[in-house]
Amino acid sequence: MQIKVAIVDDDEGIRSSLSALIKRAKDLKLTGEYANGERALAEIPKNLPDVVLMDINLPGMKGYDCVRQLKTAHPAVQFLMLTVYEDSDSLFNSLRAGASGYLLKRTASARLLEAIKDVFEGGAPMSPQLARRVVQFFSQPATDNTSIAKLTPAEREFLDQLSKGYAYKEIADRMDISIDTVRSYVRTVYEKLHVHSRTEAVVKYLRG
Amino acid sequence: MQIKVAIVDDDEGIRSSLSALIKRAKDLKLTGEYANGERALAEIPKNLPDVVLMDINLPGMKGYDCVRQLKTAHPAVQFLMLTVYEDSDSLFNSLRAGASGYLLKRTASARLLEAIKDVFEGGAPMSPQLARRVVQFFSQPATDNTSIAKLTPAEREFLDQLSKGYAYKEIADRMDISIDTVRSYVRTVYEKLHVHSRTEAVVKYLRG
DNA sequence: ATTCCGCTCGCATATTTATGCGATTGGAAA
DNA sequence: TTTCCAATCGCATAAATATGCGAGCGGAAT
Repeated sequence: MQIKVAIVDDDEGIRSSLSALIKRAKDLKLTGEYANGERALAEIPKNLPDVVLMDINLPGMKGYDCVRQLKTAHPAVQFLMLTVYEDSDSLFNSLRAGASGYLLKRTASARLLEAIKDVFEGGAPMSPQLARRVVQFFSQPATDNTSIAKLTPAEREFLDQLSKGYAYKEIADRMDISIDTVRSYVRTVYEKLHVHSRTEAVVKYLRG
Repeated sequence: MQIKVAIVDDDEGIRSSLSALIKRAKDLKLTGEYANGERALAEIPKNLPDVVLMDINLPGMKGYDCVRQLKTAHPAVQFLMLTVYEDSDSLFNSLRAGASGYLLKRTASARLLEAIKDVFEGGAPMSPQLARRVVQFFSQPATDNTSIAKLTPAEREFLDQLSKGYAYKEIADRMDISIDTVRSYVRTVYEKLHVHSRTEAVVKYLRG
């Protein structure tokens, strides 16, 4: 089965080289190419592709705004952003909008074809520099300041379970300890965090 | 120049097959292998590698807790997590701890060698399923937020108080209503959020 | 070797939370 | 105008949580 692909890019040259690339690939099928977001919004619903190659820097609406609207109406369609820019804002705006992949335009043709298959199969292809930026988003600024750092491994594990909403009995089962040991952890953890209720502990844990 | 690699895994078999793989690669050099997080914490600083292959499910401390400590002390070292588990918690805990890549253990050898070079060069290699999970993390506001949006103003105010850790009685005082009205809000809010405990409600509120 | 600490478990009890089944009022929508 | 619903309150009870006062064991540190 062929993967249906659509292209949204205002640059005629890029559009034609992309469409040529897709037409050459026997397991891909081009369903349409659009020069701007407005056209894409109007035309794509009439002939739904599996994957959309979307330029970020379109005249008029931004590529990610176009993605946001299309993705809401057609959640099954996958969006692969193509851009010359490496800036974080475009990246995170696109991800928030529902894009699944993000490649720089200088990506090699072979890699691009691979990426189209990746997104279609549920992956999230991304240029290495951009992937690292996403990963760094999560890494907290090495400040191990909080009182949570003073917890023992078992206590931290317990606190994590607490934050999931499990009852003491369930936590006991999951950690394979008795409910009285759970109660014991409640005491030591609350004391170390200076709290007196589950909610306070969980908030402190989730917020640092 | 060779990339210096260390291995942390409690499974002897996996350790030996990984070390054999690394020894065979001429542009990689094995600097050490450790059976648990505690050993890794003690030994790795004595002979710093460029990249550490870290198992998540270690006896004793979790792999990501080990990463957190080592990364804090040695920010230049890159960590590549290897695990059999695909669960989100391990993934996000690892990323928060400072890991740069995350692969499933069933990853092909060739792909693993490639990934080691990727992290060393500033990339963030990740199994497709996991990459997608990271990407999806960003595109939640459009989906999950709906339940909280359905709350009435008074209910939202109440939920905010709940998340601050106040007891029902305290919330009643602050909102100048009776404790039974508070209980009433508990019911309606829990129903709208589809939860059955304070902790679940608060987590949903803070993460919305 | 002795002390400290992390981990484990038990019993008892006070307080808080969760939930069921109600009611009244005033304002907005039908 | 009748219906709906947010907001308020009440009583009752089961379940969960918070906390006090213990204990034993094994490993690490001094």
